[in-house]
Amino acid sequence: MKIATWNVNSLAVRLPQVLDWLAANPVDVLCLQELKLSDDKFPLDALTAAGYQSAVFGQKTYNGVAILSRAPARNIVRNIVGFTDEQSRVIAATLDTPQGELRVVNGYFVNGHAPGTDKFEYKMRWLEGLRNWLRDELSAHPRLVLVGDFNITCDDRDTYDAEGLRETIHHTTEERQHLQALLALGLHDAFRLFEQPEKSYSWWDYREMAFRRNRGLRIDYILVSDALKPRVSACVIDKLPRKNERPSDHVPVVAHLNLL
DNA sequence: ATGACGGTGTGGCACCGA
Repeated sequence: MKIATWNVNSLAVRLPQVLDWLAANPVDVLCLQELKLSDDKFPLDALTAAGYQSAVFGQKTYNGVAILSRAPARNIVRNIVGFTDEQSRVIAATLDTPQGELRVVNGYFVNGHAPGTDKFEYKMRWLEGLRNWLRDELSAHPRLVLVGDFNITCDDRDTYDAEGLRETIHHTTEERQHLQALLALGLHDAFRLFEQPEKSYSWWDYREMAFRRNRGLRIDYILVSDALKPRVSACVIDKLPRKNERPSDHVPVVAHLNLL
């Protein structure tokens, strides 16, 4: 089975691109972030017609996440249990696939603006809340994936300018320690389980021709639990949608799982 | 040093993202 994550930066604008991408890439699960629309505006019918069920946690203007899946979803949880949040950033669901259960946690991690700001403090508290909840989720669901827009570069390979951007947002030691603490719960970056091209990124600024110059960051991840790690056969970043007219600034990441 | 681009909501610009 194939699972993908994509920050679409407004599903209202990007729906045609999502439908085109699904037609060309018929994945079993697609996790979306930054829907930027309320639940009543979610394009349920178009995605149903494309063959996908939708578990949605929308929000007007900002944030918003959804899990699209061919298999039915149950035990849907919205936001982090034990962490009060005004913003719609997390949705989790158990999928009953033909190859058994899969717990999917989809997150739009806090941006954080800059170290020393209130937004950065919120990011740190949010990451701690996520970790505390995920510890329980992993105990209850050994076959778990945590995917989404993490808004953190894992290490210096994940940025176009490691020296120039050192200790700036998405590159700070504090953010990276939080990501390492998540991994220490028993999660693995599917992308790094395989040899990958150098300078592989999942996001490029809209400005300064950043995509053409490949000045990007890898901040969108698929993390798999210990139990799933030996079941991952590939993980790739699909840069093609960044060449579309009116593209999202992020592109999809896809992992192949050989479930039993 | 700053802003650059794009989306949203409001209203002719501000805020936010990464």
